[in-house]
Amino acid sequence: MSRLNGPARTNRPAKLIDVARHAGVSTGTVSNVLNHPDKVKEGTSARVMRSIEHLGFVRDTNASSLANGGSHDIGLVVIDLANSIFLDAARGAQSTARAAGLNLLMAGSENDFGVQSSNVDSFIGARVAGLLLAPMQDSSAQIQRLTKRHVPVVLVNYDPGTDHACSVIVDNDAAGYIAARHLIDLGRRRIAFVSVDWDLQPVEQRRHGIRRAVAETDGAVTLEEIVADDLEVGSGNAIARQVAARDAAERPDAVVAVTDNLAVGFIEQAADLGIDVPGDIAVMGTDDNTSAARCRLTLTTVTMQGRQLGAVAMELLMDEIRHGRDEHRHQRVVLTPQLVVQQSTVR
Amino acid sequence: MSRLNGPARTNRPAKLIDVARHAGVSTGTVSNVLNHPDKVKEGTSARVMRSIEHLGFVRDTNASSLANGGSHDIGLVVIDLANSIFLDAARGAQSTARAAGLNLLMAGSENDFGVQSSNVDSFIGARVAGLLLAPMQDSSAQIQRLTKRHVPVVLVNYDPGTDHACSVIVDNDAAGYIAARHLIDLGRRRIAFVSVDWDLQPVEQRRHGIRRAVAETDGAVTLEEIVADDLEVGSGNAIARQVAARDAAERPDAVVAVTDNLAVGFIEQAADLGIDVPGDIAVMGTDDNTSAARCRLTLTTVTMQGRQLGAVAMELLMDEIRHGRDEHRHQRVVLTPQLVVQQSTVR
DNA sequence: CTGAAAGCGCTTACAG
DNA sequence: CTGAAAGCGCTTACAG
Repeated sequence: MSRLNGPARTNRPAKLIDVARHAGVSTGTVSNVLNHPDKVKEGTSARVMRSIEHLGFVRDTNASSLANGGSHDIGLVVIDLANSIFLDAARGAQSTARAAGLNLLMAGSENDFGVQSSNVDSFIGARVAGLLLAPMQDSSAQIQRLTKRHVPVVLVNYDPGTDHACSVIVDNDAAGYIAARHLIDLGRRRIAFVSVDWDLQPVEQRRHGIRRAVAETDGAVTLEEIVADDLEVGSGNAIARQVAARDAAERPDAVVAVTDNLAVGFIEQAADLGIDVPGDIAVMGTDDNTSAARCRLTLTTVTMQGRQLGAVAMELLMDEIRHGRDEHRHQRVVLTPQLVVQQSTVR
Repeated sequence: MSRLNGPARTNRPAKLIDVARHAGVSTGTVSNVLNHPDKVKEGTSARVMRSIEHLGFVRDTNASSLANGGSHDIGLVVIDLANSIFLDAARGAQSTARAAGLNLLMAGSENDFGVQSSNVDSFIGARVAGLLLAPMQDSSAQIQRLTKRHVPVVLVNYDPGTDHACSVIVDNDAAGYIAARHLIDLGRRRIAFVSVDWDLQPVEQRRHGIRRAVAETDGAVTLEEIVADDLEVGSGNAIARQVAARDAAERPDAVVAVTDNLAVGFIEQAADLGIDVPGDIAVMGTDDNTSAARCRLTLTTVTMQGRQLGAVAMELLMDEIRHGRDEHRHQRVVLTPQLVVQQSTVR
């Protein structure tokens, strides 16, 4: 079998021009069957597709993006995947994106603001069509870099406090309110709020909601604030030891921990020190972290609507991409959290 | 202030040539300070850096990858992020990659083999430097597509059964053995293995390990296999109802569920039906899924070394990328799982 | 409906 | 150490 003037069949991946030659058409036509199928006659199109298949051609998206000034990918930058709310949001965004035929690329930031920033830049470098950003702290510098470059961005689970970008958040104030209300309705009168004194938006807002619920009781219920070293199980243990060391009369009869992990830590240690949960102290978390540590009781908490968070954010982003920044109006969508009652507050 | 012949300062993102003009050098030099700093004199380099900073230049990685035939990114395709072993692996891979200065892009596959395949293709299209693939079933077609194109690939948590690629797996046979051994050591004599009859590698292997442990007892211990509809909590509930319906003497005194979610479902339902766990029946999972549903007891399980899985896989991949396919020898790394004893087997 | 040609923004030999 | 020029693999007007 002679191969007169075709290139020797090396192992080199097929390029678009190889497909064109194989199908006996020009590269423009191959590109058209890929990008504008309606511009190509059916027969030609079929022939080209067969060549693509035959040669195992996979288009170089770098060249493609370069040639038409931007990729069709969407980036998702998440501050940390360990917290299940972000993970759920990622999954919600993923399935919404795919349903719309978009490719979602995720980058985790290992809980490091600097890494987050570099992830944002790397997506800028890739000229993504849009970006979903799920931060834990003020990221306006990064948002500015994006908008300057006309990269649509939607904030996930963080209120940017400006109208320069869309955002989808859960009502953390309501989460706090719902939590405190639940304990008050159960007849608890001495609530302790366990959190940290870092400047984290969700913490501030949940605290505010809890205070609001307590204030409504006109002094019938007292609120104590306990500051933990961090948001993890170990700090929950420490707080439990601190509480157990007090006279029984000085102890709270309910604990709202700002994270489920803190709540779990409290419960495990309290049990070991002879405190009955929920008998002596009802305990709950407020972040519905399904990745939280294991616990001897199921934990009452407040759902954070993770999947919906991601799905709605992706929809807002797609709207902005489609309509362009001029016709698009930025929105701020607020989702309402829901109470989940479990064994740690109700026997 | 006159701007004689510079381009009007539009909102257009700065390109490399803008940086070059601003710094008064050629584009080649700018490229060199970015890619080969040693080739550029210190003063020039500093000047260029200042221009980059000043103009907010972010290099177009599409153009960059196109020009030098491949990106520096690494892709990670995970069949599903809901299972914490994959999530942990992703985090392990991420931090190892970053430590080495590599950018890791993740794509989730929503538990859909077709989506997985398209994720692999999209990373091929992006000309990534290498790929980490965490599948649940035979993916040799995808692996072949990758190796044909000289894209290094490392399998995560799946044994490809060939030596065409590196892989990192946990010893699932050992996981099964350890689980059964634990129950036998506790004095249990009638073990039930709850799993599915799908063709999933980890399931087969864990079953094999369990059988091995039981066989070693020379008939002192019996093994019953129970087939669930799927791997989730609801099926665990159903199995518990089925077991509870039997005469007490016909029930197993220990249950190994192939997933933690099945185990949790079993425990919750069994408790509601008056079966004491672990008194009447000791129950455990074997996949250390920290995202598993909440449970009234902490769950005995077998750790799957998720982070290490991802970290080791990334190291193998970097080795293959650095040394090229010729000097690189494919390896198969097997990690050993560990027993975690909790309340669901030991009171 | 199809083809030839210019151009996307970089990088890399190659000369100087 | 630096600059001018070719080329990476596509896409898109533009002519036919």
